[in-house]
Formats: sequence, structure tokens, C-alpha cells
Amino acid sequence: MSAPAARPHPPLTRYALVDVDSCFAACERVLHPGLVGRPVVVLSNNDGCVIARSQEAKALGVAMGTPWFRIATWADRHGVVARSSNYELYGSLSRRIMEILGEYTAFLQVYSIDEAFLLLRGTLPELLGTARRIRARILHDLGMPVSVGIAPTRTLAKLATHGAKHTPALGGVASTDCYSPEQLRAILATTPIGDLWGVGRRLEKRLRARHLQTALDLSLADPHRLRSRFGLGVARTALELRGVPCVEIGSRDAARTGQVMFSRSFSTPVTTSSEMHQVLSVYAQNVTRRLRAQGSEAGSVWAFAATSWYVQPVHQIADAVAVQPRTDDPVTVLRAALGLILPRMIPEKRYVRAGISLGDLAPAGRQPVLEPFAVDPRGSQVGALIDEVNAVAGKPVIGLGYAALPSPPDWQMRREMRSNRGTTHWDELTTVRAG
DNA sequence: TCTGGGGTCCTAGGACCC
DNA sequence: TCTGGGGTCCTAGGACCC
Repeated sequence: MSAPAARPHPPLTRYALVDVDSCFAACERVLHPGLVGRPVVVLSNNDGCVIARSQEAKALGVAMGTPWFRIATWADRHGVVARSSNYELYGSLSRRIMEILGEYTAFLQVYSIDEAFLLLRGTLPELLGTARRIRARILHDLGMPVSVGIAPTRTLAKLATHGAKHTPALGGVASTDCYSPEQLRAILATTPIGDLWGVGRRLEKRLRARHLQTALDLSLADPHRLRSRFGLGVARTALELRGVPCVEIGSRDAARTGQVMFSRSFSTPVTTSSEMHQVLSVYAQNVTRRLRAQGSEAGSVWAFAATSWYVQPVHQIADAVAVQPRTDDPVTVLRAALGLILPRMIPEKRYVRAGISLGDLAPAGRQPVLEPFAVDPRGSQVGALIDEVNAVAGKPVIGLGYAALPSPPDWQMRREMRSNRGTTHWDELTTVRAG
């Protein structure tokens, strides 16, 4: 009796990682097609350093994190276009991508602004077909290029996506299922351990010191020993390389975490307590706006202010205080933050960053308040009112205390090269002229 | 002059309890 | 009075990610 013919393509359950190629640069090009083919870099807040680069900019050798002031002249000579970060635009385009991805799977995990994991089931040709359709669809509907990696685990899917991006012949889609075990071994053997998802600079150093140089070395090591020597994360990564799914991810969507933070560097240092008061007024409003947007109230306020990392020794003020009862009121948060920071400021210090973080979050309105402690039941309306007025106006026109100065204060964040928010603001819509 | 912001997860150590 | 193991919970800090 002859053995039944092997099914050439059994159905598989796989993770697909969809990753936008040079996301921020791609977003800038959506509304400015003139940027296509040119080297584009996107800068961090305050136009401080490079946080995203187009292929062309990478080819010119612009490194991630390069301080802009150091390459600005050089960049100009080489035709590099710099843009201030425009998170409103990127967020809006990201949401559209995620909506499209949702049509292809019942299990969508948005991992970051430009990456999402999809759980797909099908034969290998079906999976590859789906990935190609996703790619074509996003390119057609939004003008954004994406790469797709397919594998039995998230760690391998990351690796596959890396391959899809760097091997043009693959057409932007790669799956580990396309390779024989020997070929996969060869791929792992040429993957430096530091390139793996979950292995940063510190771990790379420690792993290399133990003669674990490549992804293959890690996949062959004993998980129990890895666990005791390097921790749970490394053991999991090793198992994932063997095809055993064991890395779970939390959503990076901030909406349901136990903490909300707003912090920024200043464009010029702050030295006086009246300026710091201004800063904290604005930050208290920003952080409580986020809190209200997610429908939470905070039970603790943490605030910090610090001098530059590049001027030693660093002087930092940081402390927390509990607030009872829980609140989303900017006035309460501001008062708490002022109490934590202002008394400890040292006069001649130049502060360059500050932030307010709210913790101990709970859904708004859940906590019953004992009557003797219900200080001002109407107080919490103030923040919501400010939000509403500013939303109607489309920009901050009113604010608490110093928070709505008619002209921007000296320390306010610099964003001199920001493109228009063409998908979210009527008065910044892109103009199209018929040729 | 000028160097990002906002998260998640894990671990170690201390307090406390039975 | 002294001795002990083994839980849970919390917090601070480290490492990583995009």
C-alpha cells in the first residue's frame, strides 16, 4: 500500500508583521510628492536630532540620532530635506493603515505607529497572496510602501520583515516557510545577535562575552541556562527562533496603561521659577487633556525638571505626591507639580527638560468621595471646558494661568520645518492645481 | 548656542503575613 | 525566647522597543 500523497501545502497559522518602510519620511511624501526620490530626514522635537530617514538619506550615510546642528550645513549641500516631526499627520495616516489591516484579520495587534502584527491562517501560497494584496492596497490607497514578514513567531516575523526590506527581489514580502531548514540555519548564522528583536546594546555585549555571536548560536543554546544567566526575555527569544511562540506583546497604544506622561525639552534653558511655573502650567494642561481623552483619573502626580545630560554633573529634581481623591483637574495637578518642583530649584542651574506623569489611574467617576473630602465638585469641569473651546478654535486660544500666552514663550518647543497637518486641519489642506 | 518622548516588561529587594 | 520557609504585594531601577 502506497503512502498517501503528501499535501503540498498544508494550512498554516502564522504571524505577519506589516511594517511601513521609512514611515515618517513616507508620510511626508504623501502630501508632498516632490520629495519622492530625494533624501528626507525627520527631526525630533526642538529639531534636535534625526529620528527618521528615507532610503536616500540612509544611502548618504545619515545616522539615526545624529544631532541636526552638526550636519545641517552638510545636509544642505547634499540636497537633504529636513522636516520637523509632525505626529498629527503620522498618527492620522497610521490609523488609516491599521483600519485597512483590520480588514484582513480578526487578530490585529498594533505594535507601534508603523508596525502591526496580524494572525493569518492559510496555505503558504494563500499567505503570500494576502501579504501582497495588503502591500498593493496600502500603496494604492495611501501611497505608503510597506514590507511584510511571515513566520510562526513574532521574533522570526521581525527577521523576515528585515529580509523583505533588504532584498529587492522578494518584492517586499518574505516568509520563513519559503526556506528549507538548512537555508534557515544559514540565515540565522549570518544574523548578528545584536540585530535580534529584544537584544539591545547591553545584552549584545553580555551575550557576545559568552560566545553567543549570531542568532543561530542563541537558537542552539539551552533555554534554561539562558534564563538563569540572562533572564526570561533572552530565553524566550531563543525559543522563538526555534519556532516556539512565547513572546507576548503589550499594545503600545497608551490609552489603557496605568500611566500618562507629558514631558518635553525646552528650546532654550529655563532658569527662573516664574518661567518654570509657565512650563508646568502648559504641561499640566497637556497631560490632563490626555487623561480626560482616555476617560481616566489619576491618584498620583510625579514631576521632574533636569539640566542637560551634556553638562555634568546633571542636576535633577524629581518627586511624586498622592492626590486624594483621584482627579483629572489641571488646577489640582498643576498645584501638586509646582509644590514638587519650584521649592527645590537652584537659582543658577539651567533646566532644559521637565515633565509631569500621572499614575495610579482609574476610570473616571468610579471612586466614591466621602462628603467631608469633596472639595470642589465643579472643579473638574475646568479642564474639559478648556479642551472644548480649544478644539472648536483649532488651536490653543484659552488656557490656565500662563498656559495661553498670546505669543509663544522663549522656551517653547521649536518646530521650524513642520509640514502641514493636511489630513486633520481644514486650514492646512493640501492644494492641488490642475496642470 | 543647538543632542527625543513615551511606553512595556522583568528583576531584585523589602515589608508583611502565615 | 528563638528559629524557619514560603507566600504576596509593592517599588525602584534596568533593559528594551519604536
